[in-house]
Amino acid sequence: MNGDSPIYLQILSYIKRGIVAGQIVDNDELPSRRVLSALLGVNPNTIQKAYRMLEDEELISSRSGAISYMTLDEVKTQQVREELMKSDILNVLAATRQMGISKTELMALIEKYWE
Amino acid sequence: MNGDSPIYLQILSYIKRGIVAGQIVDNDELPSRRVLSALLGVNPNTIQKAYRMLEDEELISSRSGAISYMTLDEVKTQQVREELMKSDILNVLAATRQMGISKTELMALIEKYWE
Amino acid sequence: MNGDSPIYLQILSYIKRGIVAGQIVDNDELPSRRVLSALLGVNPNTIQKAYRMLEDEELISSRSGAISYMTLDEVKTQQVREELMKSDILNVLAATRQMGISKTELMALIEKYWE
Amino acid sequence: MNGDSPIYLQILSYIKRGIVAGQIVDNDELPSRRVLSALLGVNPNTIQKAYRMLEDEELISSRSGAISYMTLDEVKTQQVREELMKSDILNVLAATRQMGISKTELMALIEKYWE
DNA sequence: GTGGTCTAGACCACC
DNA sequence: GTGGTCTAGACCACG
Repeated sequence: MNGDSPIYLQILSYIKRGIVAGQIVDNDELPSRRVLSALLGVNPNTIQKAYRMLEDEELISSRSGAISYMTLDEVKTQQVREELMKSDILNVLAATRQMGISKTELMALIEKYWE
Repeated sequence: MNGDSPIYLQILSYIKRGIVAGQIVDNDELPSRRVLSALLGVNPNTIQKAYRMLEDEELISSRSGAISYMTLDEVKTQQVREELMKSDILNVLAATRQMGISKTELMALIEKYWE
Repeated sequence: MNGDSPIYLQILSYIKRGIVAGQIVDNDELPSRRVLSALLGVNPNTIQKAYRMLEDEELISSRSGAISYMTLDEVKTQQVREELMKSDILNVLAATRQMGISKTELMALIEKYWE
Repeated sequence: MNGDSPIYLQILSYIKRGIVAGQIVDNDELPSRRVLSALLGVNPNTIQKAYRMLEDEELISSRSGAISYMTLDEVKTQQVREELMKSDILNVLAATRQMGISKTELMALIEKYWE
């Protein structure tokens, strides 16, 4: 785990993208803090912070002593999808347009790097 | 100025994108710390940190007094362009592909949000 | 069971106060972990931790099976009594005196809240 | 700093008692996180947590980069006084009564330890 | 210098 | 084993 944005936000995004991709579905168990923290090489508390925010968005449900589960439905999933895509697209658009890159060139770059 | 990444990194990117866009060219004066700070509503110390990193990459040079100048050439500019574009494109590709979005859908989204 | 200090310490105090009060005497059986846990609404592990500390202070002894017995005598009981009372009194004295409350006012407050 | 209750709660109490005692008054500057943390030998974050709670109770006011000030008035001060005294008295009463100590003996103990 | 936030590790209570 | 909380240290942005 690295990058400019806080680790817990990266984890948050990663899980949300998994939801959108359909890799994570309703009632799935989440890996425990310890397991995921060992996997990613970060502190369990950092995982906990990400999980906590997912819980605040009611995408997961946690109880002390018990494992955490996804609590998804169609509506929530679609909301997450919209949120992520819009933010991704706007990011790349802002960046490339400030650099004076045309829509055509951007399309070409996507073609180039896609595979 | 806001967003997830540290402000001084955002400023760094902002200037680099200006270079790529050709808005900033060799020998241009940079706005003084004080002026840019007022412009962006950011603390001068934060501007200072960004300028310091540009200096470390030899993109600017502080001559006499407090004024800094761009020290660009073809090679550096091209390097920056490659660096930024590749990173932007790869970011959005990684994100959308993890979400299971097709190249076609991505193109459509860019069309939608371009204007 | 709640409050600022860890639950197992609260249980420890609770039992010690029972000893001082004479409600608990030498050779008394302690309720089993399971029973006390149900009584207090606390996890058996937490009870276990408190019992373990009583054992370390040699106030109880675990004989055959899961049942523990008090191993008290005059000296131990008196020690516990001194320890608890002194600590309680000093606590309230330190608190009220830092607040600038006079001995007289403190006495009045005790009268007020006693029943 | 030691004791069973969390350090940040101890600091919270300590400051509140200072308010009640009149040692801390409206508009007083608080020691900075670093200063107080060095003084008490705890982490600056622990101080911050206590300060944060005081801010939530609107007893102090903090702004990034600037020193923190007390924002007290008669009403708040009196509320804090009531809150602290009641809790102190009830604590000692619960403890001594569970031990079977009479009101008279409690009074005597207070006399004994007062000086 | 100040306060705010992120990351990290240890401990508590529950299952 | 699980999640929850407290303490700690480093870094960021501000004055």
